[in-house]
Amino acid sequence: MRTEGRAKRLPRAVRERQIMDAAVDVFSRLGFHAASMDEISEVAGISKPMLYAYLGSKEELFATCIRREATRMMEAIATGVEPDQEPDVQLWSGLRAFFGFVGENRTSWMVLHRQASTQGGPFAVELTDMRSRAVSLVAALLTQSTKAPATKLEAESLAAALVGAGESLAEWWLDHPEEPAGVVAARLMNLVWMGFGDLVDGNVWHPPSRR
Amino acid sequence: MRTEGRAKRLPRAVRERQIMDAAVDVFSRLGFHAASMDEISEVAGISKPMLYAYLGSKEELFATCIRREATRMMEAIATGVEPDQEPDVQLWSGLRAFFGFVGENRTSWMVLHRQASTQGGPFAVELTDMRSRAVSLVAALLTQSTKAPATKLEAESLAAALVGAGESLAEWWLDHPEEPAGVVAARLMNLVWMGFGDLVDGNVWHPPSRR
DNA sequence: CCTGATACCTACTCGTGAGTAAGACTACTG
DNA sequence: CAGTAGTCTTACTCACGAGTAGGTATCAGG
Repeated sequence: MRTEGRAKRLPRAVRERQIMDAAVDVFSRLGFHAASMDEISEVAGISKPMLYAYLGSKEELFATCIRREATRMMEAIATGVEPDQEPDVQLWSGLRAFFGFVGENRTSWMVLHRQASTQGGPFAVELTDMRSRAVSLVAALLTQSTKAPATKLEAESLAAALVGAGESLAEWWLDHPEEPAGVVAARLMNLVWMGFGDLVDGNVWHPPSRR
Repeated sequence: MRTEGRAKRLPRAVRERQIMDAAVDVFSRLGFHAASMDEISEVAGISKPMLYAYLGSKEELFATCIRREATRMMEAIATGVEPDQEPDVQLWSGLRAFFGFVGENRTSWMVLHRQASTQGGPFAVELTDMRSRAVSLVAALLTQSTKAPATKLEAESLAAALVGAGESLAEWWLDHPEEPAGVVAARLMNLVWMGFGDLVDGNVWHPPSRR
């Protein structure tokens, strides 16, 4: 497609955004190692030295992508959750927000989770950081429940399990895009709140207001 | 370490095993792209042309690794699960077997799950295949329960969610190796069988016989 | 002790991709 | 219409890794 000769002159801030978008796209499709700076620059519509001038090395660029997308996601969840509600309602709104974000930002989720979790070193750190923020959120929700699990450590583990289940269900969802976000969220909600023991007896959890 | 000049002469079958072990090790540590055939040959204690003579190209080698490890794991689970028992006991034994395998084969699990799931194309196929076998197993377990979830599709989804939770909890476990396998398994068992709704009320699930 | 055959090696080719040098175009500012 | 700051390019260097050519050591049977 290399049809254009010289790119339109644009202010740095705008170019940086374009480059970041292109980088997220390419990293999510090919993975960190298989992605090349040449391809990213081509997708971004500029030449390679611009990449290095603005965003530094390949590793720096990737880390920057991860941080940006992680922040976007945590903000989406934070604004979606409804505090001062019953624990189950809080959990429900959080799950809705999470799956809503993933559904509308599949590429972001890929580069954020699928790629970052497999590249060791500095990248995993960013991910771990975001995950632990999410875990603390859920753990707080659990300990706040009246008859909470005995130890604080126990709550943390359960929260980690739930967050892990969410991550992994989102991962699974990538391969089954036909399901709507609400359905996936409700499924996980039922699983973790009611448990199979209740579900096989026909006891299901319902959101407070049917839409 | 290149101290040895020429390797001890060994029959082909033995060398192939050594090479496979080395490949799983290196792939799990570095990932598919970052792993080099040079390093694999060095770890295996032979020279590069032997790799190509015995196991073909890098892609073939990787695919062979995945297939071997997936088979090993499914066999471990199949022999661990106790059929003709109550659903919860069956699930419990399956979880024990699964986490037992992962705990004793961390590198296998890494190359199998973490690496294969991120390299597109032929590799993901092997993984998907193994996962769907696991899902069918759990789905059968659920539909066999007396008052099972309404539709067959519903059971499949829940099974997928559970398998996903297991995968992801195992993933999480890689970063928290201090926890014993039984504890991790029990935690997931409680989460998915009782649900948070019961757990916050103090209702927990107990294995049939305390050891 | 010759003769395959099989295990094994050193030493290359060759493509690809990260990162850079050196300069050209545009636009504002005096 | 300089001069200078910021945008953007072509055209390299250089390292690393996949895959191979061509040869050497060791064993098994005659």
